[in-house]
Amino acid sequence: MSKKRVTISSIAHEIGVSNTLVSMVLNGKGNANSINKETQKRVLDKAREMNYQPNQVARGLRTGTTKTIGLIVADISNPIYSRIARIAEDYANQEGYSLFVCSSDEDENRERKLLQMLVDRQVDGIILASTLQDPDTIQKLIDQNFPIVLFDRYFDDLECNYVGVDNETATQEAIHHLIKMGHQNIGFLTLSPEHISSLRDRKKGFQNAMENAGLKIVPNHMVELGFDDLKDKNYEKIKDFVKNNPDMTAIFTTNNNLAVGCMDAINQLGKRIPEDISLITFDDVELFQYTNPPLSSIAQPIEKIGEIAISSLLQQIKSQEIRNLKNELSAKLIIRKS
Amino acid sequence: MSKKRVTISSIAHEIGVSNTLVSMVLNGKGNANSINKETQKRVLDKAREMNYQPNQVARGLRTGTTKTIGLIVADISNPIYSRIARIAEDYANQEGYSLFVCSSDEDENRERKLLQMLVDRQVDGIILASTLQDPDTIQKLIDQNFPIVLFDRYFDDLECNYVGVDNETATQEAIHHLIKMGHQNIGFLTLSPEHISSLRDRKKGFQNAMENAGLKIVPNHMVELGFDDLKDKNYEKIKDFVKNNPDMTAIFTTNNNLAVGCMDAINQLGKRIPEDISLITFDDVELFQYTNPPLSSIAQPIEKIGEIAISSLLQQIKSQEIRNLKNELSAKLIIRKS
DNA sequence: CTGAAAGCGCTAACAA
DNA sequence: TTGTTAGCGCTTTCAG
Repeated sequence: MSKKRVTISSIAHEIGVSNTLVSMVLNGKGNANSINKETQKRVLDKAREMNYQPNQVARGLRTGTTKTIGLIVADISNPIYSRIARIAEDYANQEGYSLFVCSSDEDENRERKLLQMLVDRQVDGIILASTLQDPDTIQKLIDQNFPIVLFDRYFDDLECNYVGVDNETATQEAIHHLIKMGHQNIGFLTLSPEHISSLRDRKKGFQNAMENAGLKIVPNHMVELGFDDLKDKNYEKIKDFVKNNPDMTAIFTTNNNLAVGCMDAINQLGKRIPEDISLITFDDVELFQYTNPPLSSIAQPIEKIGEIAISSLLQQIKSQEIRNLKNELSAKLIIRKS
Repeated sequence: MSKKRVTISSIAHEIGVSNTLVSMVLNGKGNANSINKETQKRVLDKAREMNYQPNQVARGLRTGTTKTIGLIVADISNPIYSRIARIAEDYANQEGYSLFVCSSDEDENRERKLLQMLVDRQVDGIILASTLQDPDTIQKLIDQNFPIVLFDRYFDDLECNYVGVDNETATQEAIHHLIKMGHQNIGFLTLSPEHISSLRDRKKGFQNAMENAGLKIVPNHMVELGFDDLKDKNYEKIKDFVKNNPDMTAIFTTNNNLAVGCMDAINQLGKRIPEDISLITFDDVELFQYTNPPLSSIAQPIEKIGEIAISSLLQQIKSQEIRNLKNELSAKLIIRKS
């Protein structure tokens, strides 16, 4: 940076007033501090002339508020999360906030580091889909009155704003639909860390639905993959799952990545959807309506979730008061051809 | 924030040394400044004990470097961009940098504001897929020696690092493939602002290929939609395009969003891909291999692009020297069933 | 080996 | 109506 940035004091210097005055005027507190209209105009004009742009870092240090927000998700390249990010960004921007976007990669340690990093960067608040087993780190932040809102995943004994979807009911509904269609041997494919609330609730939904229908769950039909098992688009384990359970006539997957893996595996095994195996998945991705066949799925109201997350965070930031609101929205079962 | 953060001076105070000393030790400059091993240990221990975490904002103000990077794309929820973001994030993190992620929404004014915002936030550098017509704003940054790297879209007379793909050749290849398959009436569906280099080059590729094959381009077969025309997944204009040109037997679209719109429109018109109309698109999205039929596409080496973008930026940041490197990678034509 | 002092750019009390 | 002063937390000369 060769050219020096213009600062408040360069303006003050130019027109021979104090930094304070310039600062006040520039922050619209001119009238409140009864500063001469004339002087105000001089300041404003000069600022424009010199193309003054406030240094947000300095301001942040002084005021303790940086107008930044941290967003932590498992993976920003997952469309579900990137859509949330976009919504959050738009809302945040409107209020002058910018977003640090972080991917935890479903790694507890990485998440903890990210959390710390964001705090060190003095973000004003954090939006978080946590992969943590023990929310101790989050608890500490809350104890310090740090604005934070969870989405997608909550913790049972954590008093923290949360927005998400009724995973249990939605899954139950989907399984119910499958049963109504005549399926009895329904596979359930999920991801492992059992402590992730959304995954846990989806599992409950599956179990409930089966139980309610008087159907026995065969253990082999429930499989939990580790997040790592999906790395590099390696779907071998899913293929084994499908191959080893030829009696399954339907599979429910708990997220979009699993659904893709499942489609791939089923295709590779030369089976057909839905003739041989039906497939319904949690999470809807735009392209699911164009797959072969179009995939039935449970769509979360992403826009709504993003909107509530950011607005409840902003509210916390402004009011300094933490509430314990659990926003549970309902998801929508979209039946297509799978 | 009820509990006060522990600062350097609280540590200094606790063990009765100066802030300077603490700062030096904590920054690993203890030995360089020949500070007593003993004292160093005391500082380190106390810092750990008090769980000291440096305030990055204060540091940023003092040093003028914030260890943050800005990423501006058209839309972070576009998988192409979110994948780039993820790569950039991973690399940046490794070096202690965090990412501000911004969507310009293909709006010039918004991009300019974003640029200014990032500068005000004192980011150390910017990665940018610009939607600007006139790169004046970028030029100014470069003049100030501000680290910046463009990707996906370059400007002819702007000395700036850039990484992207050979759009012209790649498109030419794709069109050539179509021609080889017997297509003569090939439609070309693109997005309007002509000044976006990638779009412009893809158009050139199309024109070249047609010309080389001695094929006449019928004007009606080339359509440019505004970015706004794709808002809300409204594909009416694409439908009209397809309907009004029944002689077209193939369509090339210049990005993934257009391809989706095209698939939708063709489906809605009751036509079949590829029997009635073939479809090839620039940009490959994971799910294109599962659509009906699997979509042929031109895949950019996203990982490579992200990697080069971030590493060349980091290099600029470190060396303070701007080069004018145009990294033109080659894209890969993936023929599937469309 | 260690510390004092200055200052990054800004804002908030408090004076005048 | 305006200015002085102090300080956010950190790093960096420079002086002991």
